[in-house]
Amino acid sequence: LAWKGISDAVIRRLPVYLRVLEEVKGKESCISSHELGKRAGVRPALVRKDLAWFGEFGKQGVGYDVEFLQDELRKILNLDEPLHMALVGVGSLGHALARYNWRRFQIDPLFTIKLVALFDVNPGLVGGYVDDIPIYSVSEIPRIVPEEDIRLAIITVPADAAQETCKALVEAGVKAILNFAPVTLDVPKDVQVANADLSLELQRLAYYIGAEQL
Amino acid sequence: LAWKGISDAVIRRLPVYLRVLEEVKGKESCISSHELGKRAGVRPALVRKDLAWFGEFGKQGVGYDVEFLQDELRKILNLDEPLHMALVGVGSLGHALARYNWRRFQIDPLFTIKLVALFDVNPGLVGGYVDDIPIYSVSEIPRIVPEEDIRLAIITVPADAAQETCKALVEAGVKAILNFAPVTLDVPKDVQVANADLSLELQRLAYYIGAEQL
DNA sequence: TAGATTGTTAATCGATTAACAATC
DNA sequence: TAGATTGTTAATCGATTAACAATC
Repeated sequence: LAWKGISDAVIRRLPVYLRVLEEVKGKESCISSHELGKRAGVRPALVRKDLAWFGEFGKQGVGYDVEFLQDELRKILNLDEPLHMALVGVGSLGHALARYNWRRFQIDPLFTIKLVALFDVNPGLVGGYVDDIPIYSVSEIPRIVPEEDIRLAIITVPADAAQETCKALVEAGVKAILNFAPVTLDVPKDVQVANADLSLELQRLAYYIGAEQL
Repeated sequence: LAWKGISDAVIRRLPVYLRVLEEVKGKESCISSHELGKRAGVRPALVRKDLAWFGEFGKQGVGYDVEFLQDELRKILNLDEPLHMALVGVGSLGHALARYNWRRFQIDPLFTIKLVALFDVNPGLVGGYVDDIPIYSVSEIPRIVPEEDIRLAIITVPADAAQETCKALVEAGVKAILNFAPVTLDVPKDVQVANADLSLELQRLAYYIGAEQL
């Protein structure tokens, strides 16, 4: 499903709400915007405004039904059915992330993002597996991505290979990319990139180690 | 050094400017806010406004001296001298990040964030090394952190150990934390946390794979 | 019913953009 | 000097917060 024109600031908070609902489920059947906000680190008014973009999920005087809201949020985020993902670049970081995500998918029944294919240029790796997941040659991207209905990808290749990797993925049909390479990727407007740039984050944090407190 | 009350939105852009300056250095000795902005993905007026918070670094009619601006930004971000970092949790992700950061420090002379200590609970790992970096027991945090003047830390422990790890680090003197555990850490106001929460990012991206284009 | 909490509107706050005088 | 570009002020834009009528 598709909701247009909703700010990314709103979208970023939805997975946090989802996490809170998962914690609360079983303990409480209903939750108020006050309680949900407190646990998510968001003001109650903002919780209500965020949810109101997508529909009327609450009951006045009562709050939100935990399981119902969880279902609705999962639908909104396309997490109500399995979503296939690829990872390109099986170096030490890629290898670690592959195991991390695979475990998560195995353990948590609500985590529907399934890593189904790994890609690398190294012929020594191609044909092998990480846990259950096969490693293909990057030249196989145009074939495997449509075949496996892969919509989401993680890039963990070196900086100088990131843009071409990105291009191949997008041409094969990938719609969203989590990029660990320290490069700003150039993508069409209908493709979403999230940058997980370790060194930018560390450099930002460095600013605060000197601050004498605001 | 410390500048108070400057928005985090501004601080986040400074490392991006720093990266652009590094790319341009050698090719050009001067850069305009227009060119710097174009490469950083930011409007020129915003580049000028961001820099103006910290001083007058440019020359009218000319632009900014690349090397001078780079030096100034590095001073502002506390990246003008080595900054010691620790990593807690030497699982597969921690191991990969340790290698990643260590390599970066070795290769790039301007990358001053040095990983000097690893910590884990596993007695089988304690006493060992990843590349050059020693692995200590987490019980050693109170001794090693002050001894090595560690100000910055990466947390890659399981979710249920993250808060206590965080507490130990903060009590030992750590001022900024990059947290990979899927937990909201509770810290004093003078400690800065950056969350690198893989599953929240993937869940956010999932929203966009369904969108029909805005 | 009385108390609680929603969804929504209006007010506030903060960040970005546009415009321009100052000046290299 | 003439052209270019800064630093800064005012205008705009967008996101958050406060308030409250509607209603469970």
